[in-house]
Amino acid sequence: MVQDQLSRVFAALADPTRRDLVARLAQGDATVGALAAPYDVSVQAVSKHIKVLTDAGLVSQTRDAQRRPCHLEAQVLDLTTKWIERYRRQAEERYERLDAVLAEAQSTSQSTRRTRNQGAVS
Amino acid sequence: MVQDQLSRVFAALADPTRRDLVARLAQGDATVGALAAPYDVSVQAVSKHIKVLTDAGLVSQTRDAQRRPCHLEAQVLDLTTKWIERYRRQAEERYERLDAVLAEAQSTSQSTRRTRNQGAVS
DNA sequence: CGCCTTATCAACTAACTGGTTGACAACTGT
DNA sequence: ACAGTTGTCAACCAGTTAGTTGATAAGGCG
Repeated sequence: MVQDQLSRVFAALADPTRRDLVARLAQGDATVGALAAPYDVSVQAVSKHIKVLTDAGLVSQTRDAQRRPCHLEAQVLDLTTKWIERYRRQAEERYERLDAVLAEAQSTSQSTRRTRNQGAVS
Repeated sequence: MVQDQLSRVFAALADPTRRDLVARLAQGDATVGALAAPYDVSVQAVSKHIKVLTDAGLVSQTRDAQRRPCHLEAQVLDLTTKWIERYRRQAEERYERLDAVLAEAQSTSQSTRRTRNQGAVS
């Protein structure tokens, strides 16, 4: 898996089971066994999911006797929101500019010229 | 592909090429050919990526002669941020509560016995 | 009309994923 | 020291994915 962290985080969250694990870890740390209990899959399968999450940096594991309590590294979630917000905002701004241009074009073609950059239409 | 939209969106964004396509579409609509040009892969490969993005609802395509201009549906990005924010906030609140509890425990008694944590803490 | 451009479809391949089972490592507790 | 608990590793399998090439559809243009 030679991939950037952002890709690993998105990929990790693309699986419903793993999203569910994240949701449960948001409520508190838990051991692998406890996390696996509600699912109809082997503990090994859940262990693999946890590995994907840890490789993405979303989860860390400590040690408590035989147990490996899992802990959600919530700040890593921000990597994705930061990326997304950047482009969502960019697209939004572009729409506003486009709307302004359209409004401008309409006002000039229909009547006397108006000043630039009238407010954006919603 | 029998999967919920949230999974499809996360999976779509898990690929660096597709994230790059999204980034470029955030700056304006573009045809498949124009999108493919900068990459060292076939147009077909990019067309497939676009299909993944459209299946996730992130991109829509119209028709202009032979061309299929792609348009970013930026609001779909919010699906992911909404999901993430929910759990990031939940985890954050839990930390605040935990901090409060710890502060309380420290101020009242120094010899608090720690019980084993088998399942999820609530 | 034929030809070129643009994009998708179809079939194939190599790599990856998510699951399984079995072995075993790490540690507890009597 | 030994049995039991907890979790990971290894090997395997079936399904998916990201790429390829070749064929074809859809439409403008000389």
